[in-house]
Amino acid sequence: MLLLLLSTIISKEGHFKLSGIIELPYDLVICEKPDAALRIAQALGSLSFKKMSRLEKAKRERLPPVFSVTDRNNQRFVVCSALGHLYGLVDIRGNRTIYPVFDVTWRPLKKKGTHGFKTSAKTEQIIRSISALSHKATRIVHACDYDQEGEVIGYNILQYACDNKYESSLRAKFSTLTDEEIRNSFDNLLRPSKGLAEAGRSRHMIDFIYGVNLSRALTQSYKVSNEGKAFCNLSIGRVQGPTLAFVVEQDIEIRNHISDPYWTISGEFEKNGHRIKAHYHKQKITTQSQATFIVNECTDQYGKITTIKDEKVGSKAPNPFSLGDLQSEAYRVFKFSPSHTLAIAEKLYLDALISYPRSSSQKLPASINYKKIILHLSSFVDSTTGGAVYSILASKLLAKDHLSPNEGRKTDPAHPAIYPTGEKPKRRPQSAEIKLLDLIIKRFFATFGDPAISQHTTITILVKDEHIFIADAKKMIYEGWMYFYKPYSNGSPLGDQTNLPLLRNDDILKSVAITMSEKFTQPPVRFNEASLLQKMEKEKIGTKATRSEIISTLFKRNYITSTNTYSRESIVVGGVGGRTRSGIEATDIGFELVQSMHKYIPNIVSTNLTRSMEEQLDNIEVGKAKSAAVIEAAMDRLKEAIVSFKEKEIDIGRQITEAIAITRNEQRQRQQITLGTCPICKNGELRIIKSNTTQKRFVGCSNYSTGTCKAAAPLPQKGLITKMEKICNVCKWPMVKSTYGGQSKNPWVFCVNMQCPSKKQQQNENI
DNA sequence: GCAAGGTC
Repeated sequence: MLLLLLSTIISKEGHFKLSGIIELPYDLVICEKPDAALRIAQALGSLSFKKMSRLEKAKRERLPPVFSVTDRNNQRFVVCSALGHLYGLVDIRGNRTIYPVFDVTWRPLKKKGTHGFKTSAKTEQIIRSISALSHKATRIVHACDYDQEGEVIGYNILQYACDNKYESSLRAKFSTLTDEEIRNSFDNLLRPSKGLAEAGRSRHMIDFIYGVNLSRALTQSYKVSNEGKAFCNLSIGRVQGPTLAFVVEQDIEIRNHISDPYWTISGEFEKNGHRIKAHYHKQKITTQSQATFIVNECTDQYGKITTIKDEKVGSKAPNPFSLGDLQSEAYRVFKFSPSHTLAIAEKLYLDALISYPRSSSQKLPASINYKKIILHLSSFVDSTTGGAVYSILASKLLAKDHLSPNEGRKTDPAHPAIYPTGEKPKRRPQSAEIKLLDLIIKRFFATFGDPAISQHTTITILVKDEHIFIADAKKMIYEGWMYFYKPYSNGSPLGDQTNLPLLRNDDILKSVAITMSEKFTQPPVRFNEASLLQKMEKEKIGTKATRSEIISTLFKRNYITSTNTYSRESIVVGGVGGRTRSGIEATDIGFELVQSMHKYIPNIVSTNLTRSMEEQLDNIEVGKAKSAAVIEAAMDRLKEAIVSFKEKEIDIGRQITEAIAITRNEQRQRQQITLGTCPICKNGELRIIKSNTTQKRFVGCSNYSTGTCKAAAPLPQKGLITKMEKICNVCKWPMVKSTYGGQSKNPWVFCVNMQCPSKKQQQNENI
């Protein structure tokens, strides 16, 4: 079998300089991404080491590679790749102040939003190269991911770059990119599914119609009511809307929560010098008098053991990571925000340390070769200590008779769950990357582990024939998978104690302390970024790849904010991405937007829009509905809403203006991070303030505005400033820590006072 | 400087 990586040098005219071999007949295979193209080429043919090195070159140039392979039936394939969507919807007029717009059309994507890796020129280049290859192809195989978006990506390329070849193309259908599935799909090529492509393209249209138009309406209303003198970028969409509404609704619930008191009762019993802790069988007692009554009844009494239950409880190994699982776990153990986790995972993926991270699968096919990966991991060496990091864990796993991961139910059309590849890092990873990689490796190990087993003992103590107390104990008796997942194992929550002394039925215990404590019912717990993402997953809005981005957008637009800019131990100022704070609350802007949208077009802040859209898309897919009719209906609904919105435009804009003013003011206050009492005037507070004029941060006294204290100090403008909970013992000014770039291991700790004698001393010493 | 959805 022959595999040849074609030179991907493309001349300015877009023609390939192909080696002579390309003159032979071939089928063109169009893939969604380079990674898939590589796998497909490998599955059809085979990849020699030499050609792999040429692939690296294509990677460096950031262009998708092109492979030529001959399969086992002597059929030649040229495998090429897109880079996700190459075409997107654009507003023909391109004037953002005009709405509603419906004149939209598919065009080569101008430029990629966030990371800037896909420039307009590059998109055009890829399109030209695929176009050139398609002209000479005998047949064209559409081999993008077998899902709705994949169908659209391939459809657009085949229609726009390959002269309307969609209908005549063939479709490869695979559910994961394993050799077997790929070969099987090429042995059984299907007709393309026009319905699916139509459904997907309609999805793009509907999202554009609602999202772009309503965002423009909001932005304009603000501008108009400020007579064109102010601008604020406002947005809303099918996913942003309901996600924001989740936060707003919860805020309202929290605001309206009325705390009710209740009482809990705990008891301590004694037998032969052993103390046994127990709790009253009713966990909540609603009146104080009843609680007092029980305490009085049971104090200095004897209780009899009526039942003893002993059971072994197993907890199965965790599932392999889907992206969502990884994001919530990284939040739980490291407090990484979901978008930060995705960003790190992408780096690890691009360094070939882990598999494709944007996967919703919880399955790991055996074809990835568990044993080989574990073997490779066992030789990982800690760069500072030189010790093997995973060798003990790996050898324990390798000693098992057979390896089979505890797979979860979720699947993905193109990828397995996230797993470590076993490749060694080629550069020194940053600390966050090391953390996430360690989590992924240990999770991978843990999925092969046995169930963990703990012993649960529950005894029932009856006092005065009426009052029941429960004493329970939990004890781990077999670690199983938890051994591999340390230090991330949750452990099983303990009972009242880890051990109960040997007790028997009918034993009599003396009650030595019966106490009650007053508690209050709590309002719902606020969302954090991880739980908000889980809520989106549960409500089935957004996708694995976009959810965290959409949450970030809500932050960026100042619709939502963290209730606490402080982490528990320290105050963190000016950090980028990274750690998230404790809870999320809606700002006034967020409230205002949900309220006005609720009035004019309630669908946009409800998951119903997604639900009904999906239903209609399903109908389009199977031919029960026409795409044009569905889109027209969406336009009609939007037009209606826009008419009533425009009538009230000034009013809405005013309300938003007010909300923006309040939110900005609150933010300004929030940005002033306190560092403790001012050492100069002794009654003001030193705070980290961002200057409104220079945008620079500095330390200033709160009495500055009253003119009574001029204490101030400059700060480094880059990196994280973290408050230390101590003051300088020379000058009594607060100490802070500055962390910049990858230097998290060697932060700079200093007192903020520039005039501090300790600094003079240091300077003198240096001289 | 607008959506949501792909991708490096």
